[in-house]
Amino acid sequence: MLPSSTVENYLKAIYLGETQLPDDQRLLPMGHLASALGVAPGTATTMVKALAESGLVEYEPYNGVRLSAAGEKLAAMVLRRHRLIELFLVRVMGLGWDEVHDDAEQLEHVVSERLIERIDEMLGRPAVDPHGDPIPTADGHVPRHPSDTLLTCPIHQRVVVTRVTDQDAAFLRFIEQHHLMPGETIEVEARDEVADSVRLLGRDDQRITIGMRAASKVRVSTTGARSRG
Amino acid sequence: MLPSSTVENYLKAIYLGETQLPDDQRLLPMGHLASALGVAPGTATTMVKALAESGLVEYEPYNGVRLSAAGEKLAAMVLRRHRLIELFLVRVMGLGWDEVHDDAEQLEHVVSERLIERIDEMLGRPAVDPHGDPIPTADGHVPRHPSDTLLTCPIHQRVVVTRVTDQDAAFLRFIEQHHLMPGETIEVEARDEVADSVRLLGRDDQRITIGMRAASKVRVSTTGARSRG
DNA sequence: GACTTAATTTTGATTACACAAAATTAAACC
DNA sequence: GGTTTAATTTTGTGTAATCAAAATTAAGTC
Repeated sequence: MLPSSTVENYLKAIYLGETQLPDDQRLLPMGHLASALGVAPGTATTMVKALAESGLVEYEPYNGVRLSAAGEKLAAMVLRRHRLIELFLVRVMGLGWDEVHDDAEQLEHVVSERLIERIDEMLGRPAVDPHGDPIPTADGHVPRHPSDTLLTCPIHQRVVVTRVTDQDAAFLRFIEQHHLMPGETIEVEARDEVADSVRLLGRDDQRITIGMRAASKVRVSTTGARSRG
Repeated sequence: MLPSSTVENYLKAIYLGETQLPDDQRLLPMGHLASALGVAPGTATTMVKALAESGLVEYEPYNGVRLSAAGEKLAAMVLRRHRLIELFLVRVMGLGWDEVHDDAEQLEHVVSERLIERIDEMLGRPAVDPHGDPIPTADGHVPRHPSDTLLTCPIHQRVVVTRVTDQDAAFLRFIEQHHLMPGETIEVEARDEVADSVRLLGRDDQRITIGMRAASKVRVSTTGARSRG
């Protein structure tokens, strides 16, 4: 039986929840899952037990849930569809990167394999979506390269933005407006723990200070950044 | 409250069912509706009563159902989305006209108003889909021009195919292969009631004989057809 | 007008998903 | 170790959509 939209959403949420958990002890608490999905805790419990029955997750009562191999494969396919669709909507349909998430959220559950293949081909088998999130391949492999955030990267050194890990439209517009989108070269000038802030030197030597919570959502790479001319 | 996919499918089925009913006494029997949707008769009854509650249809027990003004508007919007998507998949995504129906059937329930508007614009506000079916406008108006079929059009006279009213992939491929797609100019050479057949003269003077049931699915226009050179 | 037939409606269950609120468990504290 | 607290699970309900099968209605026949 093919998975319902609801099942796909649970698997996706578990996958995404796991990834932002401290490494390799990835067991997602039910509360996290429930609030990520916007459902009552009891609902998540019931559903997860059903998913465990179907072999898509491993469930440890009172501890949490993790994806099985089968569940991870399925989650990767949902994410693949989601991210290909987002990129398609931006590149081909000309929508803004801040306004494609909700459409993709719906479309990911109904596009056929044929159509997704067509989109993938049309986009030239892209590796990342407009936010820099990696696009799983058709065989379920997700390219993983560990990266810094603006909180962890070296200071006084040019870095390239690789990924913006927040789908909030207002935040994305802010990022776009200040030239912090994937591909941009920037530099961390200073971090102030007490002020909870990070000062950045961006394009055209524009300076901007953002909060640490925001900074943690911008991932960067130290390689490939040209030193300043 | 916005209508579920199921509700949209019921309204669409009622709309389509009504149109192929003898004019103006359009009251769709429950049995027709149930089999069009592939559900048990009782299911259709229950659902239609609920639709009547919401004011989307008028329901006459034991007689049938028809759309209310509100229901017709909604059905037109579903059809608009469906047909724009079909045309988009053919023109932009390069899929065959015989393989887009199922995708459109799913996508029609989830595409946002914004995305549909984008598609409509991108296609140049088209009037018909790949099968020649009229695309309702954004305000709910459905352009209706009465037309003949290959069963009713004048004989020995050039006509232009305007519409193919069957979504079956095999049938569509047959139509394509024999150059009977919308836009083609053809001519009815003979009809034989007893043999249940219609003989056509097509492109390059190719002759082909098809059954009356198939002929009834090909709609044509007598205007705009050039006389033979 | 009674009888048969075909279509339709009603009835009783089922599945998937959700919530609220009560009950339980695990962890944390003194 | 007993007690509070927070997270989790259970329990009882509700809604949307479906089916199968029984009951009913409308229509046609003799």
